[in-house]
Amino acid sequence: MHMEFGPDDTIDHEGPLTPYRQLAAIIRARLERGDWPTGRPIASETQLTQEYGLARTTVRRSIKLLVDEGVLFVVPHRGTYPVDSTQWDREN
Amino acid sequence: MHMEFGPDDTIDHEGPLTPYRQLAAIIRARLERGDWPTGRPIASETQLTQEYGLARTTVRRSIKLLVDEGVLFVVPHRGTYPVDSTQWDREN
DNA sequence: ATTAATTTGTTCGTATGTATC
DNA sequence: TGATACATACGAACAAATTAA
Repeated sequence: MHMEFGPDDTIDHEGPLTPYRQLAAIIRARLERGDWPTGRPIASETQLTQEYGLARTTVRRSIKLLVDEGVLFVVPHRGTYPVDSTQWDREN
Repeated sequence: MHMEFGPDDTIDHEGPLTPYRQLAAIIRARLERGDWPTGRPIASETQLTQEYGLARTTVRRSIKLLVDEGVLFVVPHRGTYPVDSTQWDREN
């Protein structure tokens, strides 16, 4: 029997990993899984808030982590988008 | 009837064993007894402090002992957790 | 042009637990 | 023992820009 190692789809509030890091791992996994195609926003902060039962402040911390990693970029009042590694031109 | 030989659940301040070693033995016993499942924090330092009538410093000394033994690991701002011997992957 | 809904930005306050002195 | 700092999480409120009806 082999258990897959990877982020679950629920947050463990008791575990050693902080919730915002867990969510970051989940988002990373969902990006790689192809849940959110390039050029389109990922789920909004509010949606993630509801989906994973977290405070928005916590969700934003996760997003900031991934932005700093270069995985996501945020467009104010528009949405949060996956960084397209194959697209190195972002003038517009 | 058989009485188990092992650490009591109270601290003997007069005996030959130092309190922090007694507490370490107690925690070891409680871990083996299954009081604190893997993935969940054991009692906080404050709780242990109150529960066994010890100073915070003493409790921390016990925990450090068990951390050095590889029995526990401490996650800053989250808690102290039992080491899961069956889980040798802790990158994420 | 107006309005309402959506989305990110910002800032409080409260709580818990550890780190350090 | 006590005091202070730090990291994290939750909740709530409001601002500001965007978008769609």
